[in-house]
Amino acid sequence: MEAGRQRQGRLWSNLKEVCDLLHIYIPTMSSIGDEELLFQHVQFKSGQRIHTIGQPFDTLYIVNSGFLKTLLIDEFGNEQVLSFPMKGDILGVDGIHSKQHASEAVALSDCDLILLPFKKLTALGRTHIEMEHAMYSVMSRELVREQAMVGMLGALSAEARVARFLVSLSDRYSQMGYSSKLFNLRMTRHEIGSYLGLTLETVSRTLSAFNEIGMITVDQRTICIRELDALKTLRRLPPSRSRAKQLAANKLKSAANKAPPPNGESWGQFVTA
Amino acid sequence: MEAGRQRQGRLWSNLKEVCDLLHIYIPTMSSIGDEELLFQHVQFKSGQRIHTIGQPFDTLYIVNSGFLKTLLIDEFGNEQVLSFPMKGDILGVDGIHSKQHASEAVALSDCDLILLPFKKLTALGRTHIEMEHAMYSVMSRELVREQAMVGMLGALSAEARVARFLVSLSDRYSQMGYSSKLFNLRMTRHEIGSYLGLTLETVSRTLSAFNEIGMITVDQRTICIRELDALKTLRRLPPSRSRAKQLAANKLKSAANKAPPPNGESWGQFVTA
DNA sequence: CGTTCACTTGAAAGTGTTCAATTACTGTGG
DNA sequence: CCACAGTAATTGAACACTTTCAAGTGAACG
Repeated sequence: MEAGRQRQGRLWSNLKEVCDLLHIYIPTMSSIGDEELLFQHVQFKSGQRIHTIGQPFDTLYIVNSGFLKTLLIDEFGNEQVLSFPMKGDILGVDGIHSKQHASEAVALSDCDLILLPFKKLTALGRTHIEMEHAMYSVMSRELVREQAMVGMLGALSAEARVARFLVSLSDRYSQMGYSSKLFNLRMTRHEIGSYLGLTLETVSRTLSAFNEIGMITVDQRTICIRELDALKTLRRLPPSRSRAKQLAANKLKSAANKAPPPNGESWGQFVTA
Repeated sequence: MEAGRQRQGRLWSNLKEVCDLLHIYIPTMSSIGDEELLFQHVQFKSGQRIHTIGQPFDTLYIVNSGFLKTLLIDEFGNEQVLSFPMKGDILGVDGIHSKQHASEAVALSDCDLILLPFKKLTALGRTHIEMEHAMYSVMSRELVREQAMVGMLGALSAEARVARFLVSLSDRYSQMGYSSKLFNLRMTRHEIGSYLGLTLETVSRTLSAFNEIGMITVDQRTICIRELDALKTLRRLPPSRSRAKQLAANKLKSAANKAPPPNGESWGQFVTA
C-alpha cells in the first residue's frame, strides 16, 4: 500500500498516484497536482462485494492492492467470471453507459481500492485535456482487453487457454514487483474454469499435465513456472494418438535410463499452428 | 442512406444525424447544431478494408448503411471475427488507446460510413458536456457488448450460440426497419463460425437442425425465423440419447398421421438450465 | 476432530471437430 | 447465354477434446 496518505483517519491518494497506478504519464502533472486533488481509499475484506449488477453507478475504482474477480450472472444464477482485477486495474467502466453496473465485483483477498467519483473525473477531464484523453485511453484499453479475451475463447484449446492464463498472471505479478516464476493463485479452479470457458476438472487436469511435462510445478494454489517460453507458444498439445506414443516413449526412456523425461525442447515440436 | 446532404459532390451529415444513428438523445442539440458541424461520408465497396491492424488511428466511423465485419488476426494469420457492425454501429474505438487500430474492419457489402475525426469529437466534448458524456457512454456500451460476448462464448453450447446469433440479427434488422422474421445473412458460415467460436460445419449443421425442427427455415443465406421465443430461450438441445428418442418419436408421429411434427411447444421441455 | 470445501483423478459419455465427398452457388470469359 | 472455375454450403463418418459423473484425497476451520 505504497500510495496514499492519512487524513481524517483515512487513506487518500493524489492524482499523480492514481495516474501512476494506471500507467498513465501526464507531462503537465505537476500543475494539476498543485490543486491537491485527493481521492479516498476504501478497504474491502476478502469475500466482500464492491458492486452488484444493477446497482446505480457513480464511481469508478482503481485497485491499489489485493485481488478481485468481476462476473456476470446468467438467468439461472450461474457465475461467469469476466476478469481478475489486481493492482492498477480499473473497475466499473461498464456502468457508465446505463448508469448501472453491468457486472459484479467481489474481493478475492483483502483489498484497498481508490474511489474515483465519475463526476469528479469528467470535471477534471474538462479542465485538463491530458486527463480527458487518459480516460478515453483507459476505456479503449479495456475494450482491447475484452477483444483479446473473445479471441482467446473463440480460437484456443483448453491447454492453450490455461497456458496463456498462467503467462498473463506471470506477467502481471512481475509488473507488480513479485516473482514472475513462483506465485500463488488467488482464485479457485472453478473460477479459473469459468473465466476460461472450461470446467474446473479440465483446469485441474491441464495443470496436472503441465506439471507432469515439467512446464510448471503445481501444488494446490502454488505455481512455479519452469518453461515460460513453452507456455507462451503452446497452442495445442499433440492429438492423443501421437501424444500417447510420445508419453509411452518418454516412459520408456525414463524407465531405461533414469533421465528426467521431457524437457522444454522435446515439447517444442508439438507447438503447432 | 437517409442521412446526409450533398456538398462538394460528397455526402455530409450534421451532428444531430450522427447522434440519431448512435441512439443518443441530446436535449440541447439544437444549440449545438447551430454551428452546422458537418461530418463527411465515405463509401466502401464490398470487400474493401476500412482499416487494418496497426494502422495509425485518428478517426472513428459510424455505419450509415451496409454491413461489415471486424476481426483480429492471430500469429498464424487466422481470422477471428469480433463483430458484424451495421447501421448505427461505431467502428474504431479500439484504436484510441495505442493510437493504432487493434482490429481490422472489412466491408461485407457496399457501405456508407460517416467519418468522425477523433480530435473534432473530443473538442466537441469539451464545449458540450452532453457530447462528452455521450462519448463515454458509447465506449462503455461497446465494453458491455464485448462482456456479453465473453459470457456467451464461455457458457453456451453451439446450438445456444447460433440461436442467440439469429435472435440478435433479428433484433437488429427490426431496429433498422427491416423484417425481423425474414432476412439474408450477409456473412459466410465460416465467418459466423469464427464469430461464435465454432467451425463452419457446426454452424451449418446447427442451422439445418433448427430447420428440421421447424424453428427456422434456412436456404443458403436466406433465414426465416419461425419460433423466435424458442430460439431466445434455447440453451441446449437435449442429450443425444433423449434427442434420438425424441426424433424417432417425431418421425413416428409424422409418419403415422401426416401432422406437422415438432412445434415450439413440444421443444419447450428441452429448454434446460 | 469432524465437517466442509477445494482439488485430483478415473471412466464413460457427449459435443464439436476434422476429413472427405457432394452439391449449390457466383462471377467471368468465351 | 453457357461453360467453367472457384468459392460456399451441406452432409456423413470417425475421431478427439472436453465434460459429466463419481469417488477419493487433502487442506482449512470451527
